[in-house]
Amino acid sequence: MKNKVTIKDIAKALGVSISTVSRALKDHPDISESTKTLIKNFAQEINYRPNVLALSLRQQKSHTIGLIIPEIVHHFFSSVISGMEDLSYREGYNIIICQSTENQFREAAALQTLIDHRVDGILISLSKSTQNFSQFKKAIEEGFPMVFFDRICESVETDRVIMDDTEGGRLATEYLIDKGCSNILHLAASSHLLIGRYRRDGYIQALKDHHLPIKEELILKCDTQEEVLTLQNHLYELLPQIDGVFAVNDSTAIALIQILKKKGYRIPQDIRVVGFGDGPNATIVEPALTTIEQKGYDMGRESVRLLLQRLNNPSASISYQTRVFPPTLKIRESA
Amino acid sequence: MKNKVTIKDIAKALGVSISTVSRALKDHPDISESTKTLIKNFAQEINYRPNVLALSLRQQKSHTIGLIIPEIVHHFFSSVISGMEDLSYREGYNIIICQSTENQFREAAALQTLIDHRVDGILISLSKSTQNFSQFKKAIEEGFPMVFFDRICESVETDRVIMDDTEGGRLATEYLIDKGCSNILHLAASSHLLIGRYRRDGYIQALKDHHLPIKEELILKCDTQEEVLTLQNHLYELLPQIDGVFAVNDSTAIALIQILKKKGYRIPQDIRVVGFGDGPNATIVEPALTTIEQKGYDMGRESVRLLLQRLNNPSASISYQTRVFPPTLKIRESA
DNA sequence: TTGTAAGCGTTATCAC
DNA sequence: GTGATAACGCTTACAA
Repeated sequence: MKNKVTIKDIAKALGVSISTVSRALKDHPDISESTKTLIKNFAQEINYRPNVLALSLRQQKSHTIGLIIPEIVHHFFSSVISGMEDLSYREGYNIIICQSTENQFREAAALQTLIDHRVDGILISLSKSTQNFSQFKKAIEEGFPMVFFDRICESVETDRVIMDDTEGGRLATEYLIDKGCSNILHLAASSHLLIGRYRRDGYIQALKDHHLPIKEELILKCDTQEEVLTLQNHLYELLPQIDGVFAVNDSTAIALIQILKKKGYRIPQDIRVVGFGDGPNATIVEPALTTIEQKGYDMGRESVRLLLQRLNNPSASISYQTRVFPPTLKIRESA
Repeated sequence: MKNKVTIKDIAKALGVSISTVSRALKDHPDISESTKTLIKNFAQEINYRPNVLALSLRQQKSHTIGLIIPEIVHHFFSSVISGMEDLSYREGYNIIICQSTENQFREAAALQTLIDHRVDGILISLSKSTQNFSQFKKAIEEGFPMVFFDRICESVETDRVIMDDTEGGRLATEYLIDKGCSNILHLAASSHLLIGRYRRDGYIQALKDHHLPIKEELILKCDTQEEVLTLQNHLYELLPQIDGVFAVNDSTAIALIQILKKKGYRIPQDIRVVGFGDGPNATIVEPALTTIEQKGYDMGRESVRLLLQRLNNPSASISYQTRVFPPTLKIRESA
């Protein structure tokens, strides 16, 4: 934060008042053309730049958006950020980024920090561990614009950007059934994670639709690569009785494929596998992963769009909106 | 940005002066314990939160760091961001993120925005297209703390965090040579990208060290998955005469492996392939990719560390530092 | 021990 | 047309 030029300096140098400078720089109609050009040229010359901090303080508007995200390194999340950044850049907003690292306390701290920074609004995808939503409710009640994306919370009334996870789960499972699978394992996320529950619901619905039995022992909480390894033995015990797997995300599906192959299972001949996400890994694993496409970049853009819409219409009469992205099944070789 | 409580409100409510409130809240020794507790309790009760904007304006310090990064979606960069965010969070700094999308004009705009926002310092990795560094030089000359990481620029004197790309290239190539390769193709980045040039230099050095001829036609500008596909035919023409490939990054290496396999080449028996980066894809492709490890998370942390060190010692007497991360070869199956 | 007032950089409301 | 001045929320000499 260096010793920058201020309008005060310009005023002094040019022998005019501060307010004249301020007005001239923003083309106020009252100022004569001659003084305008004089001031503007000089400002340009000495490379004047308005102090955004002072502006924000004065205008009660920071033109900054806060983002709380579980883990930046996941491809889905990083593409979401990318989409957010692209649009907000166009619209003259900046993004302050905080990662919760799936920790609810750090998430809470991030929310506080962002509010303290007087961001104009917040974009958030919940951490896996968050169970208490009171702070979010409070912030929203106080009129703080907030958009939840992907990992939302139903008990908090607000704008949302999600995909149809239930339909995604159903689509994936139905595809397996269509391919002849009848004993389908579901590698699921923790059920208090909404997207996890929905994907599982979709799985169950597809089973029901096709009059297949729902077996509790075939729904296994296992949603990371590490967990696949931890549960390896248990998985091996289950495998003989199953002919299809729907995994809650790509990395779990891929980790499974890897241990399946190690055991000599052929995919898709012996076991079919469908993932969820369609990240770059899906086309690298062999066989290439059949999976549900998740449009991170677009969801990021849409989240910002929704937020800005609310910021630009503070009249607040718009009712909360939920944007639902339809899932698409990317059929490849694993199923 | 809601109608929040200010110290003024507290002062009025409690019948004390603004300065007393200000002092009490920061435990100023002059204030009596009784008023302190009175004020603190009340502040807590009505949920007072200081306005960071006002603070920054007053103290000429925003506790905010600006980040300019080419593309968030690349695994290396997202892990860098993750490391940066983790450390700066601990140290009470926030990060404003801007992506240049490999576009030098957007990069220049980002720099300006961040300076306008009075960030305390900037972390930057250059876009591929940047050829003009004058703005960076100017900012640094004006005393703006800046740390370049990964994609640095040698003509700008400043703190740097890089890895030893030359050594990485040498290591990769030498490993191929040790394995018996003598006709090694190098899929290179554009040579005005410093990291690209260094990796190529390492390749050349290894060849020289082992008295192997350097053939210009075996150095091919090809550093993305897309480019591999574009150059597919040319690559197929080259392949019969080569027995090893060193690719400037993992995704290029993997894309190559995929088209090699399609043509029936066996890896590593027919052609050995080494990549650079060691992202998550490296263990998914088959055969698993032998590659140079690049510690994104650590480099991110180190960049922030270097920046904070400078911010905390504004005496500015510390000479510029360059942190060099040594490369490690991760040996897997592709070479 | 507490209060007054100036100032951080800007804009907006008055005057003249 | 242009210039004082107050205000945004806070800190900090300097007074009291």
